[in-house]
Amino acid sequence: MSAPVTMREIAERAEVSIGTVSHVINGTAKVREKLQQRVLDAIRKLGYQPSQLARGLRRNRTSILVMMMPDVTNPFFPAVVRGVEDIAYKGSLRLVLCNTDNDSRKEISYLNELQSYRPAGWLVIPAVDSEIAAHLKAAHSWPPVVCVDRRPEGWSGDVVLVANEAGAYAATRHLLQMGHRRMAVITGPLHLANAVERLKGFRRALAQAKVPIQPDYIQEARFDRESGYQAATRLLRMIPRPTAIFACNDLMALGVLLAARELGLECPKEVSVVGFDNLDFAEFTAPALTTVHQSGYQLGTTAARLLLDRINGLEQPPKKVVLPTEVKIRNSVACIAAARRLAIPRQRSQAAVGR
Amino acid sequence: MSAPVTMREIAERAEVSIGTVSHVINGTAKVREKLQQRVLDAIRKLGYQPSQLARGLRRNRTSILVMMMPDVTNPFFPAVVRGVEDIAYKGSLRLVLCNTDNDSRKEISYLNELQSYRPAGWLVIPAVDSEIAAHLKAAHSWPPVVCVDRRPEGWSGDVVLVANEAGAYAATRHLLQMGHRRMAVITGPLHLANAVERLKGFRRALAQAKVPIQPDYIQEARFDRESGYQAATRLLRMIPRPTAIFACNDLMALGVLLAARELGLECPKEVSVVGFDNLDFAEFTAPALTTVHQSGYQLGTTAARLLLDRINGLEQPPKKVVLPTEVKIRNSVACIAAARRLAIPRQRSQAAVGR
DNA sequence: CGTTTTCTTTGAAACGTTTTATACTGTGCC
DNA sequence: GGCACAGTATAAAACGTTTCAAAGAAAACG
Repeated sequence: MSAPVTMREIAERAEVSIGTVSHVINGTAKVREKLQQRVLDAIRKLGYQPSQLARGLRRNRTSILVMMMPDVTNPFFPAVVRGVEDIAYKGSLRLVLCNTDNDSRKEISYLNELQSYRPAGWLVIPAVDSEIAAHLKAAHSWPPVVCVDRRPEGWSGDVVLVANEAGAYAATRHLLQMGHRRMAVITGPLHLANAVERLKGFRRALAQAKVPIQPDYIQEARFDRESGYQAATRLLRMIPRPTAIFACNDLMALGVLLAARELGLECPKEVSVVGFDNLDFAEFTAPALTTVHQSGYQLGTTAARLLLDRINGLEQPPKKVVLPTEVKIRNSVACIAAARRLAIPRQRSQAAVGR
Repeated sequence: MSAPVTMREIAERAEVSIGTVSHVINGTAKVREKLQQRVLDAIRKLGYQPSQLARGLRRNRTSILVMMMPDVTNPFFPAVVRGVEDIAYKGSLRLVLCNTDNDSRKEISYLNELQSYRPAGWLVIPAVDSEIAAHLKAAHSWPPVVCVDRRPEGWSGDVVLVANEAGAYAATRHLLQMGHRRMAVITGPLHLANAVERLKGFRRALAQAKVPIQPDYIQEARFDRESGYQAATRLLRMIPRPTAIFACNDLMALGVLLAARELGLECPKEVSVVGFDNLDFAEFTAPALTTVHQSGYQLGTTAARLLLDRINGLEQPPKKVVLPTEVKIRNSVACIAAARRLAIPRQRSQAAVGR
């Protein structure tokens, strides 16, 4: 028994036609109890595994689910993958993983090539300048696609996001409540919708509190530690120095912490820091990082569930799901001048925002 | 053009037989320049993508590569995945990712099921009690499999590992050189070959330096932060307290740092810590963690390269590749008593023996 | 007991490739 | 002009399923 056992062999052993075997396996037709048993026995005894290739070819669809993302190595993404895989596994779908490196050409090429495996669906964390929307608009008979974490330019399909604006708003709000007024922000690359949203939240909170913002207190960086470090270094040398920095993700917040340490500034006493993401390490930095929590795992499961629904034929207008964020208060924010604390306009008690 | 374009359409447009199209695509036979051109043009114009399913079915093998691992969420693994994917991509292979959760039954079931996609090869970071060796011994006509990071029970195929024993030895050695004598170790689960190896290295260094080791200074934990924290708490409450703790991975080392902080012990002044892995965060803990570096990315690329070689027909006895490690010295180890420092070779310090 | 009717089962045609054995084209040679 | 001989091109048979129309068998009916 070198070659894998096939349906024909099952049929022979069970003394039944191939079609019947198929029907037993898929429940596509009523089969007499007796034959059914014989087939099942044969399957068990020979250790039969249906060929996904043949089946996929015939039905023009497989049980594969493709997930594309910029880079697994980005510490926020593994949790997303895990969430997806958990749900996919339950739906007996298997995951193909692709790293696009934020290269929209690579993204498109993966899209075309893997489509020829006839996957059941696609889960995409779009590359920065993703052209996926335009590309798919042109294509017919495409399986369901759900975009995750970012909404690509022109995308009108399903999307699962995180409440970026609200999260940033809440974080900034927290800073205000702690008495800060000279606040700087280190944003992500501003051609990324995410980065823009977070900046918006920051601005809205300040505007609402009637706190002016100095233009050079807004520094654009690249969502990585190094650029965060550089931006922070610039910021911390300014006069007057900001009393607080809102870094739009934790990696950059880490950069801020490092820069402060290097410049001999004590956090939070001399400079307060807030991050965004709540990556694992945020709990263990010194000082522990106050940050906006978003759940990668939940992002993954939610997106995967939506995709499964679509695969199973859910017909509804495109959905936009926005997951809530929450400010995790730890030790990187100091309270400034108690007197000021009272000066905040109207208070909104809930830390959890978005929907 | 709703349905995907097929080879037959290319053939028609190029006024050529289907077989010829195939030959042009695969270079499996000489085709007159003129026809060749016509075919290529048709392919381009119609945007043809060969069906991987049909092709796979016919050739009994696809360009898929399956990678199984306990959990992408473990911070050491994403780098491995990335390494694998980079090499696979170059070899135009695509990656299917599975999380086994260290459940050998899940592992086997993935093995059977995904085999029916006729992958070109397998890359496996085995589950703790992996039965993969036994399972594959029974199977015929299986594509190449390379085990990564751990050698499963009974496995005699290719394997790519990291120099665990040597790394641990070097780390311990470093501790000895810094004058430490009362040294504790927090090991991983001792049914894991990795954990055993690291403990061995630790013991060898001590034995060589003729430094005795107190049995309860050896604590077994689960390679995660929480268990590391607990083990450290036990250790740090002992009398006499160890002056240094070698945690067999960084997650546990982090636990040690946390435990120390909680018990009001300053690291490294009152207790030195060494980790293993050199995860990203090791650089940013307070104090920065001295640890044994191993490169997940390199592990991935090396394993993938070996696998590709096998896929391309490399016929050689099973290979065992062991990647080097390196001690990254940072700030979590203090130097003890200068006088002692010279005493390293074979002096046995009474004070260190404890009671 | 023949005829319907209702269930089950089956044969055979797809699905889109690769690959082998065979057919076809010119050439060069006698 | 006939013949062997490359050199190319093609037809057709796989690969292992699903699925549909049609055949068979069993049950119900008159």
